[in-house]
Amino acid sequence: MENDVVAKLLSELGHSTRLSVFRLLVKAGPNGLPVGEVQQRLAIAGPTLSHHLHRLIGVGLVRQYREGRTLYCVAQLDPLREVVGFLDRECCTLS
Amino acid sequence: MENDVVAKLLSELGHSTRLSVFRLLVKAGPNGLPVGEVQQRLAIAGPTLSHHLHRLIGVGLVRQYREGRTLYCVAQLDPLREVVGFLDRECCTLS
DNA sequence: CGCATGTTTCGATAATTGTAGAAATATAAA
DNA sequence: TTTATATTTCTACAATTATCGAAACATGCG
Repeated sequence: MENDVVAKLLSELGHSTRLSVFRLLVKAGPNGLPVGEVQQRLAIAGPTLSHHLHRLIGVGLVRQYREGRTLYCVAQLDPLREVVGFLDRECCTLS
Repeated sequence: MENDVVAKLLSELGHSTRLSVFRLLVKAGPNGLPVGEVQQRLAIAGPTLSHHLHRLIGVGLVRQYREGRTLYCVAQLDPLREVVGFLDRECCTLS
């Protein structure tokens, strides 16, 4: 794993609103949640949520799918699993 | 663990220079490295490194001790271990 | 079509962050 | 005590980020 890639993912997840969004989506399971429901549950303004969602999407932590007018968001675990594994291996034991 | 505490640590580690510094210190082991050596190895300007070191210190990821004129930096693993454990438990399996 | 709902883009603003030169501080050595 | 070395603080500036109202876009319904 590239240092910069790891840093980038950590910085995207390292924002309290984005971390809350991601955790909510993890809890929501494989179907995810509509944007509007995330917005309501976390009490964030629409444009603000949209901004954060796109940053999470940008590093592959979230995917979206549409059903009618409703856009669902689903947490993607693989990128975070890789980073957590990396940190565990490289940063959790002093050499 | 508080959401905000986790987010804060992730954001501090989520910067490529700081991540490099931390990884270097992890590799350096329990004695750590002098600030000057970190600076040289990563080719960073003094004030810039000092800034980043203090941010790492601020979230408990680094500690320093002095020996004569030389200030050593040592990686502190516990906070990261906690966060990695948290992420592993809360964010690596869809409910 | 015209309207309602869900979400995004635009645009502006405030706040935070990263960077590094110059000057200051700390410690030790000559 | 002068000088050298190690590091930080001060300061300023550029860049990025977070926020959200208003307007626009997307989709489906009557």
